[in-house]
Amino acid sequence: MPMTSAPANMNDIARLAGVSKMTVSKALNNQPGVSRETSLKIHQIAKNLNYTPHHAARKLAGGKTNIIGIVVPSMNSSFMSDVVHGIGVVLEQAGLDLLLFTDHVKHHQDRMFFARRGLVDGLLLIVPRSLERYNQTHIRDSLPLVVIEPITKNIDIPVVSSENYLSSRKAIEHLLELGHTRIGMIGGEVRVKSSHIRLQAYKDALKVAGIAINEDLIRSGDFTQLRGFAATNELLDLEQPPTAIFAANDLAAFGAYDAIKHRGLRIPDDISVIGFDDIFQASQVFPSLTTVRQPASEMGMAGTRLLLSMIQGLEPATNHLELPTELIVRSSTAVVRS
Amino acid sequence: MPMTSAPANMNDIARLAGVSKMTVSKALNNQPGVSRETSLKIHQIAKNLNYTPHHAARKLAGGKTNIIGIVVPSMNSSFMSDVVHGIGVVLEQAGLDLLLFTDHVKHHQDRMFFARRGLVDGLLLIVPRSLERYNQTHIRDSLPLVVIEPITKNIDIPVVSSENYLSSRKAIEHLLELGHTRIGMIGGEVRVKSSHIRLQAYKDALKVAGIAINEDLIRSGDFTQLRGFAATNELLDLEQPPTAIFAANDLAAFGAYDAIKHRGLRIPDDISVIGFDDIFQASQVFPSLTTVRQPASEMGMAGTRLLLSMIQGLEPATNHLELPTELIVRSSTAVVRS
DNA sequence: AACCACAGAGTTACCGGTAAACTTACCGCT
DNA sequence: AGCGGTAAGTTTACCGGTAACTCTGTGGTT
Repeated sequence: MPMTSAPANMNDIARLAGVSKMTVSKALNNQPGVSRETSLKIHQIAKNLNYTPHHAARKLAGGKTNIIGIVVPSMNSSFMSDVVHGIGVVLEQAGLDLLLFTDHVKHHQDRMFFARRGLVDGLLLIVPRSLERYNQTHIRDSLPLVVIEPITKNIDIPVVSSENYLSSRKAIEHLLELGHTRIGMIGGEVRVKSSHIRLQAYKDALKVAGIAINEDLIRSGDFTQLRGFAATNELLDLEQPPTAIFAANDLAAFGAYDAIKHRGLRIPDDISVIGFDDIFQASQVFPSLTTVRQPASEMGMAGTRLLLSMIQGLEPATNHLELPTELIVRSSTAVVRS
Repeated sequence: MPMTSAPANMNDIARLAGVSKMTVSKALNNQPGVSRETSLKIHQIAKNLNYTPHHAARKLAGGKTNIIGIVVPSMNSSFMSDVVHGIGVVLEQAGLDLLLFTDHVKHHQDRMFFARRGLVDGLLLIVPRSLERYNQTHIRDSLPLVVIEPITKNIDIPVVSSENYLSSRKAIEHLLELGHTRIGMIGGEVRVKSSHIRLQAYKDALKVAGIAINEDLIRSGDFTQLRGFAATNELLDLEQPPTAIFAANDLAAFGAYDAIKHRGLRIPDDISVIGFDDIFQASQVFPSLTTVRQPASEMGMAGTRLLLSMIQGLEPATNHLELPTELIVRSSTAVVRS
């Protein structure tokens, strides 16, 4: 119990155990070549000394760090946190640790990326703002990479994404089955590819049902609640307002809630609302939101498995994994009124 | 442009520049002892080679990693992401990088902590679930630590927290000034200390105003929107329902919104609502929420500054820093009706 | 002319691990 | 006896940097 405290290292253990440093290394890593007796003694001493391996040294010596890094653009989306959860599950099974880098420190993106060299065995990029600085051979060669839900798709890095088109069709078809024919649409951010896919699905579904596209019913959005509120007000101000609204994401759907309720209208009695994402709050609001569930957690899991296999030196099985989505019917949609 | 690609290291640069490795090190770190001419050449070569320093090696050699780690329990709270934002601002100024560890992988907490050794220069713990495993001399000695907004307060680690009592009083007093006398309260989670503080402030404010405490108006909560919804319904079902509601957090206030709007009542015309936290969504909902702003971002900044000074070997100036909060009046509160 | 200061550079050693090759000693076989 | 095989350990070298010291030549002093 001295007051000084350089953390114990393998040499300290070796000295106390009366063996070489290498034997300690083997014992603590449960490698063959050490007798059970010696191994036990070493483990005991390590425990007494509060020994903790020095990851920098381990990595430098050519070992794995047993840490994989994930890069998220920011932390305020529920989608992100679900993805991360899925990653955690797989890593835990594999006995690896997780390091999370945020990308939101704008001005030092390059430095931030390069900081990662030597710290992690692989990197998982989640909805990266820009892939250009990763999509270079000298980077891809030095570190296994996997991308989850990229905005653009023309890249050489293995990708995990989710199905957007079919599920958007299903959402609209759900409304059609309930008898709705005037269906409003609140779009997503134009720069994001999935926004266009969801809008296209909306149009196609109506076309197939023999309903003419009414451009007045299509409002631009930007994935925010505020814009969802405004867009819904625009829709409700139409001479023939819609009886149902499909929002390109749940947050915009909440904005629709605000606008609808504010006019004293009821969901779903007067207007049905349907979202996209199934963020946690979707089941918490009143009335609970019918929405398309993106398999965020599963995407994290799949991406992690892919990355782990790459770390082990395997060629990625697929270059693009697209996971299915699912329509979750809750209480915000109902048969069109009379 | 060869197809092989071990990343370049200092030896490669040294060879090409015709100098020693040490000179390269000095040049790239802008240390004295290198002529401007040589330095320029080295920087140029490094750039051509896409050289990136190996953090593990740097740390191992006794340098700083210039990375500080932060530990968050989970990522789904907006409060967290604001704190992290503040941290990022300070680190960017200081030229440091950020590593974010999540704690939500339950079973490997110890391993996860120890993984940090050798990776970061210091650690910022944000609203940690449990501090016991950090609050040990052999850990504190090996790594500078700062805690932001702990649940319990009996620890030896420097703490940054925010003011709860006075601001809660102010929130209630705001309602009193608007003429409200029947004020409902939706509490926070009982295990969290600040919940009790906010409730106590509620009681004290009423007492000072000469209003008797009506236990019917005090509903337990758990910081969720769902419980906020239920609690509000309980309040509205009273014979004498409140004309204003103080929720211990913004999410619960949103639950109150749901319940109030569902009954066809209007905010703030019929009922005023006031929250706590000022999460991002608070300004996005309709009507925008009057709430007590926790200086989440500032807490992150202050904690980071404290940590940086500790990393530089200084004794922490304070052992407990409490930052002020602020009442943000928006559109969800109004003069009591007639 | 001898000496010193100093900038620019090189040398050496080491951080804390790991891989790979190398000793032993002991075993069972032919 | 001699041989190969194997389990238990040790030795050596190295990962990619940095700190601390040493060396060298130049120019200014006295």
